[in-house]
Amino acid sequence: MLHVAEAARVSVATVSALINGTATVSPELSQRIEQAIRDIGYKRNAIARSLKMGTTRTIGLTVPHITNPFFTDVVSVIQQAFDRAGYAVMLCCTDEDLNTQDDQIRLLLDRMVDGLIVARVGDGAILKGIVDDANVPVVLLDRICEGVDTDTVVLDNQRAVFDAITYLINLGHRRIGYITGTSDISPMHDRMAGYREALHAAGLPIAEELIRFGNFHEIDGYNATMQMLSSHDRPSAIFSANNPMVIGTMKAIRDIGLSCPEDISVACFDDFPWSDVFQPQLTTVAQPVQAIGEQAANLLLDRLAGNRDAPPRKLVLKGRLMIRNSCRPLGAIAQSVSA
Amino acid sequence: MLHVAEAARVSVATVSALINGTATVSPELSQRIEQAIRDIGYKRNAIARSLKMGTTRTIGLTVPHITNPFFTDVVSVIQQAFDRAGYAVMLCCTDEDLNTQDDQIRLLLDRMVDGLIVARVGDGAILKGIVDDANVPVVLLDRICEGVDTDTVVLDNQRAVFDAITYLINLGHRRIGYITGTSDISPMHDRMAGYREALHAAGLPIAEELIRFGNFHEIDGYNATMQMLSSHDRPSAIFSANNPMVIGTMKAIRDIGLSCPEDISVACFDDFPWSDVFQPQLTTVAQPVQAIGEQAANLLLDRLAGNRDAPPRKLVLKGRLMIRNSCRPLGAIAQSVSA
DNA sequence: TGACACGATCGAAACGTTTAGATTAGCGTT
DNA sequence: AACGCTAATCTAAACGTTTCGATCGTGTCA
Repeated sequence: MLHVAEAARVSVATVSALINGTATVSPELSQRIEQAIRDIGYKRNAIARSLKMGTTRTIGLTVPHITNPFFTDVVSVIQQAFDRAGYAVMLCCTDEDLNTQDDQIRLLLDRMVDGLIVARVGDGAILKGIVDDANVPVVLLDRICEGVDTDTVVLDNQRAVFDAITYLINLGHRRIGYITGTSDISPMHDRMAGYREALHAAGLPIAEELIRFGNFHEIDGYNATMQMLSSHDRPSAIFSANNPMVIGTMKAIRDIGLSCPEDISVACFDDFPWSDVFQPQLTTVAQPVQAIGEQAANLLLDRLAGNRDAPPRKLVLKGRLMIRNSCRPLGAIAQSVSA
Repeated sequence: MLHVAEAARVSVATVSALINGTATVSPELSQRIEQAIRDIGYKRNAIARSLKMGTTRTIGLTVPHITNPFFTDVVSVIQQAFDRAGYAVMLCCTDEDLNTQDDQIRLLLDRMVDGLIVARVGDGAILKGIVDDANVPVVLLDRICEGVDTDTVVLDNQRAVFDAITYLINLGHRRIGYITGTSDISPMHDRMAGYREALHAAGLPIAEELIRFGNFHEIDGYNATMQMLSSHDRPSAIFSANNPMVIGTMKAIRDIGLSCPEDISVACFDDFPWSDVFQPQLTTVAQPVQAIGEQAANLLLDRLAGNRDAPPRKLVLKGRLMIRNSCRPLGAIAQSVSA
């Protein structure tokens, strides 16, 4: 900018005024300055600007795994929303690891992001500490966090799983396996509650051996399914609480020589784009990813626009059961259907 | 930092020296300073640091679509690599649009990213201009760019598709439909060349009505497939040059009442995680996403480490044909196989 | 004891902006 | 002709770091 000012024989203040339109500058000077900008190929240094202005027009976004299609979609939506608003997005993947998340958030905060959208991981205590002394707005995504009182957008996980399990029960299933991630994050906790609630509502017993905990990955779903299917009294249906783990479930079913839905019914949380082109077409709980991403972005953009003091807002969205052909009717129901 | 210095009754220079370890500071002062840092909860302002140091330890990454599983995986790998190296990643999606890409890259450059990894879009001329006057290292990913002489990592697309089409030919297919994106980007151009080369090598005619251009999206694959399958002399196999479009192909096959592989064989570019758990299990050309991402990251990290003057490096990786069950043998071959 | 080297610490400039406040010129009023 | 007002422009400080060179004790050696 100094060079531009010199070349145009004006002060840097005038150049700044012209670029930002913060003051009127005469036509002659405007022209001289614009010419100089072109000649020199000047580009404003956003870092210096950020330092002075105290805003970076950049937000931080952390998700556990970008390869999980749910997060892929949400990231995509959020990225687009902030792009439209002229913000850049710094993306971090925490790999479901508490320390990594810690580091990542500090990294983002160091870089003076204007705001943060976090799909948190693990225990909320550390996050609480970070959020409290970061003086930037934070939006929690997908996972609520006890004690952290800030804008949040989540799904009604319990209800969604309740609906899915009830659907299976109505098909005649009585022994329904349930594969979940560690329940230290709210979705897993709430989904499990939905499972228990549905069984309870139908007057069915809860068989603890049919509940398996994994670590969100394909291999965990695989192992859990293998164990369940090897037992003497195997379930007739399996519900997987996330998407990567259901892949493991399908592979286990295949490897053990069974088939879906003939031998075992399968449903899972999170829809994906291929659900209805390949066989079996998985019955899933679809999250409104578009809405989730947009709402999260809107909440943060609203704070960034200056609405700092409004009380924390909690948005709870509804999932949708996508019924396809991976679950088959059992027993009497099956007969009446096929009759 | 000023406050810390005052609280510890030292100069800011000493605080800086301690934090960065750039000079020895006595035990007493160290202790006083550390105490002050804790008391105040001081965090170094990376923006001010960047301004002074001329480096942001942030890189920019642009991809056409993050929801395309190929890019999802590559982004994930790159993100991890830079995370390990202490860099942040700013992610932009260009949506296969030239102007968007233009804006995004300027946005990133404005923010003084230390380097750029670009899976470019459209015509290379504008990109060339941007890259030339950005004085940061740029790595081109997935798509080469005529006239832009910089580090690049791409697939041997022509060879990969040649192998896939040759495989179909060996199965007995003679009329093989080909659905591609616009050929202004190198992968589409090269993959098409592989298609033509394979037919030519087998002495087969090239039927131009079997080559359809789309715009990379599912709907394009759907429309192209519909057109081909409605013709009086429909192909016995279809190859789709990217992943989203093959979904369209599968949907079209379903909607028109045919089935794969019984009525029509399908193969495509880009593998995805579910390929081998659902039916039909798609035969695909798998890109070595891990290697692609790591190599791109390494090329850029090497430049960032100071190796600025080395001549541009071009890495060409090999694809791998993943043969599954979505393509069936035809005619005499089928009979000899079933015999 | 004086000169000197060395280690620890500090002062101040610099990075490239923005902006409050000062200055200047031009012009209409009285 | 002196005055005040407005519009245009400029000067200089500030944002929070890093770092060069200066300063100041302290201990060593001749």
